[in-house]
Amino acid sequence: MAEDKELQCAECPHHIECGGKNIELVKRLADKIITEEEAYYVSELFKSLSDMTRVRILFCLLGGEMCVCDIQELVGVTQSAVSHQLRTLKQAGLVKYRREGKSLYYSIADDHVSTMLATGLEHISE
Amino acid sequence: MAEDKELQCAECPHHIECGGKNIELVKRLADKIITEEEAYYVSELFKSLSDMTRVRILFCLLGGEMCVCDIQELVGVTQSAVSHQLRTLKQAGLVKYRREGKSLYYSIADDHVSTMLATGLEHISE
DNA sequence: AAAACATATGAATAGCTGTTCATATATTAT
DNA sequence: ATAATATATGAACAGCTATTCATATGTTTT
Repeated sequence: MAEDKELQCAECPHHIECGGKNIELVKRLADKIITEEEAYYVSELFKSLSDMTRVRILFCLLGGEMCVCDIQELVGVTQSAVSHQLRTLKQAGLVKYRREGKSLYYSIADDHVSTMLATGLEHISE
Repeated sequence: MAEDKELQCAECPHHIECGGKNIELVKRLADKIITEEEAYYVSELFKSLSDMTRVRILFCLLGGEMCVCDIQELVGVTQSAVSHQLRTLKQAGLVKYRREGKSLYYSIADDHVSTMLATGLEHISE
């Protein structure tokens, strides 16, 4: 990369004069910041929390494990919709399930999930 | 609502035989669960965390406030894209900014944001 | 084995989202 | 005032998403 063009700063090849304010900060952070791969997985995680139906399902499950038809009752959407969304939540590692006879009992996967939901609810309540 | 049809449970008008396992749980939770409005706002909040570019921007800002062109440098996308995403983050209450001369300095709005990002990162790292 | 039940899945579609391009606004320097 | 800089904004388009409908799978009951 070009290092000493006249008016262009070496750190900011895309523009001429800007970027001078926090050059030190930028340099210091550049290699410490989350990787693209991590950012991708984090965004995918939050994407699974970005749908109203899924959020309602998860808040139901905070009350304890329950089967699909109970969730369907509480959330009030079709069986198919619940099932599709549970699949998304399962793939994101947000819920787990166990089988008991004909029913599958879903529950919150771990404490991270509760924490994120609680923090999110706090944030919108202010 | 019908209370004592032959084979149909009163609580679950949509189906005949299911819903019996956690009737108590369902009844107990039905009026305590998050409202539709709350669920909507929570899902909108997480929706603003559901994009890779926005996540990268926020992790940058965890290192301290910075102006748009610094973010642009670190994240490596166009000025327009950064600006559009900052707008989304601002509307969600995830970032704030102050003006200094020609530049706008953005920063993380409050501790909820850091908590959610940290918890999300923990979750994907397991 | 057949029927009923509980849940999952695939396809299709309407609606939403993120980026880009062009341009506008606000601030500072000349 | 004019030019340059820093950022925001609107329109447009390609790609993604959530629901619905129909159907498949797995389990229990008869």
